Amino acid sequence: MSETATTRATDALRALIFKGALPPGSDHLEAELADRLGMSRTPVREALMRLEDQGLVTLRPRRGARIVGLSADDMNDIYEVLTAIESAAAARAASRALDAADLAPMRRAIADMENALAAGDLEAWAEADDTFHEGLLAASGNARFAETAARYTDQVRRARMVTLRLRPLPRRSNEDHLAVLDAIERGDSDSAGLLHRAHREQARVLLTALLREHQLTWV
Amino acid sequence: MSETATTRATDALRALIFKGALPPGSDHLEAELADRLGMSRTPVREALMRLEDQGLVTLRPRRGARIVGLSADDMNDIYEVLTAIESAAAARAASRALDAADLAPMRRAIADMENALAAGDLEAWAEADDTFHEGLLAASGNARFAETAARYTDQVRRARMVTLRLRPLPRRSNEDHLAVLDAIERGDSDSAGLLHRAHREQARVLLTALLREHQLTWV
DNA sequence: CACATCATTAACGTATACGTTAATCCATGC
DNA sequence: GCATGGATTAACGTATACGTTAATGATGTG
Repeated sequence: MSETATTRATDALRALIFKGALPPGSDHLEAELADRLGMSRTPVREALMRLEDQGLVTLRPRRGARIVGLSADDMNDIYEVLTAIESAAAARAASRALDAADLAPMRRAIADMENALAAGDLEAWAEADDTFHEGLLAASGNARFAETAARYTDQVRRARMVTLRLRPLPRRSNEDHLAVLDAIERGDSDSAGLLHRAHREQARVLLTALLREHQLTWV
Repeated sequence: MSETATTRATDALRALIFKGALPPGSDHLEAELADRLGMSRTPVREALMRLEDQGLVTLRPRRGARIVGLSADDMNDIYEVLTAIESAAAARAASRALDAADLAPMRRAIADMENALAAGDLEAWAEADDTFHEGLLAASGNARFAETAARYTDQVRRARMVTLRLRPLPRRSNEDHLAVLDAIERGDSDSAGLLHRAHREQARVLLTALLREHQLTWV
């Protein structure tokens, strides 16, 4: 496909950011990054603009691209948006008369979370959790929900690198997921929306408290 | 401030798109636009990338930048996202114990809409309507709500160029606005959210029907 | 006449060049 | 000692150059 230097730069920089190799709050000059990625400034510049639009960096002329950090307050705001989007998606999914086959990915994700929890594999749990939420957004049938949520799940994923091991085991979480899925399957739009909202709000309270406790002013 | 060619290009292209000078569905080469704006390809390219992230164009290598069009289905999806964001914003605003002074911009916008309606000035009404919705998002205290909504209000505004004169006079609309504002002022979070949701859903049904009737496959 | 193959070309992606300007440093004056 | 102003410099914004490649049309073949 179109394996342009700009896409390679975007992917590489995203990976570096998520790995923590470019830590939140750090500054990076275009030329420096270009060197590091073995290309000229042009594609790096374009990649940085895209990343700025994705909310991962802020461009500060002559001071470099700053990797954005996340305060507990930021995370709170982000969760609120995500909650609004996803619970609307859940309600809409419920109104679409989906059958078991359509919801299979979500059901499988729930099973994967169970297994991961039993095995004590937090990374696997997190991945399955992502899959569930992606499935929910897809089930809504409105691609713009997924598009909009993506920007914020990026940030949540970044924060989770830190919080995953600090938080209590997500036992209760899967009951929520099941309840949401059942509401969707039986076409109960209001319940699906409300249940999912409650689910996300719990996560919001839990995680922002965690970030605050540990003084994690950024991830 | 920083009046760079890229920002000038972005603003100019946005203006051309909203004016209809670059009609939905039309294709435009980088070099052509650069000529038209009296600059080199570089800043135009950067502007186009930003506009792509804003959902106003899609970049198709060697075929130019295509101005995105809006079908009735697109508008439906867009309204759903907007509804989710704004009603969450309304609910949050209600929970913040804002006083009359904080809500003054919204109240003024409502008055402006009344006056505009009485004067039969639809453009003024639309502008005041925007102001109300912006005020609502600002009142939420979560800047990310406004940020997220902006992308979609752009599209609604584009569609409105066409629908404004086709739709019935927005008489009922202002009652909704007042009810939402009152719910926010008395701190009734649930009502604020539900009322605003109902308000936006009415608009969604009305406008998508309008677009469908008139076979406006794009704006 | 349909279709495949090849040549042409023009739009793009990327590198590079260069002028502008904001940040930094140092000298000077208060 | 601190502030002010000017010189220095380096990062950026923009223009331009250039190789690559997809789209287009021509040519040949079944």
